Amino acid sequence: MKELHALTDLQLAILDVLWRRGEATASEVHEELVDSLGLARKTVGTLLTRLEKQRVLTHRSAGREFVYRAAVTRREVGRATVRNVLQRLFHGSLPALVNQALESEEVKPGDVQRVQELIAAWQRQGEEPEP
Amino acid sequence: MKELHALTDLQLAILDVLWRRGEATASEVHEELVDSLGLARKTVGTLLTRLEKQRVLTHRSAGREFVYRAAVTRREVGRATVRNVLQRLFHGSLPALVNQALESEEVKPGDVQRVQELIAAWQRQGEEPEP
DNA sequence: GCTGTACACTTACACTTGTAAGCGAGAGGC
DNA sequence: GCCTCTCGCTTACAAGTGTAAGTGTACAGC
Repeated sequence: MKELHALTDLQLAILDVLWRRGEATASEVHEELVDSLGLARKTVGTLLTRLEKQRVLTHRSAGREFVYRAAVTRREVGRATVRNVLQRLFHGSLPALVNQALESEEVKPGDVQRVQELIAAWQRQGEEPEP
Repeated sequence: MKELHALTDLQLAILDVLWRRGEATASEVHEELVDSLGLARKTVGTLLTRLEKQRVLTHRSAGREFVYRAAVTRREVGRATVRNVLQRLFHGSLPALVNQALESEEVKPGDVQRVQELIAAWQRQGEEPEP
């Protein structure tokens, strides 16, 4: 299995389609990506095959089509990726990462609120001694 | 210039040395990486040359050595990377990213505190009208 | 039953990356 | 003044990526 934190943008785009839909044929994936990325149908096929060889996804046959499905979860990839970014770029410092995130994006105010709640929840949960 | 969010682990490791030290010769970079990565001196040289061709770093001559220096800041790379991860993996949702980060690492309690302060500061600053 | 279409499979090709050895030139020691 | 050590520069090569065309095969419509 390829390192989950080293997936390329294109590979992630394909996985994203699969994650959102649960499963999809090559044509469906192509359809979703053609507008934004302008890839040929054949190209999408090649990408799917390669990702399957790397065990990032699987397929089942339905008639003569293949229906693809992600073999890794968004959570797993997210975890590996965040961990990697944290290490490589911020020396493991979560505050540094969050700070960067805050200034990297037009952050919606509601999001900041949500983050605060997350942190609060995490702190409460962390305070409790192990049962 | 190569896309700043698509630097490989190895490339980031080299940049990290340069960021920490300000500038360094090929030998110095090698010295810092050889223990953790076990690369040959020559390999480091190749990497440096390639990164320079991609305008990620520059050098000046000092005697017959080259002294390399990053041409991009940690902040720039961090920004591009975080933005990319946010988009590709979390559909732009900062809370989702933070949540993932919280469960991805053994987060130090002090770090959580710091994050909370950051958020609070960000909120205060956001509230104020432009002076 | 024949034909076109639409699949998956095979092959192609340029570019980047990881990894490093070979070569030629200059600096330092004797 | 010669030898060796150490630089950077050039070359190498396998693997992976982005991009896609060619090929064989099976189903759908006529």
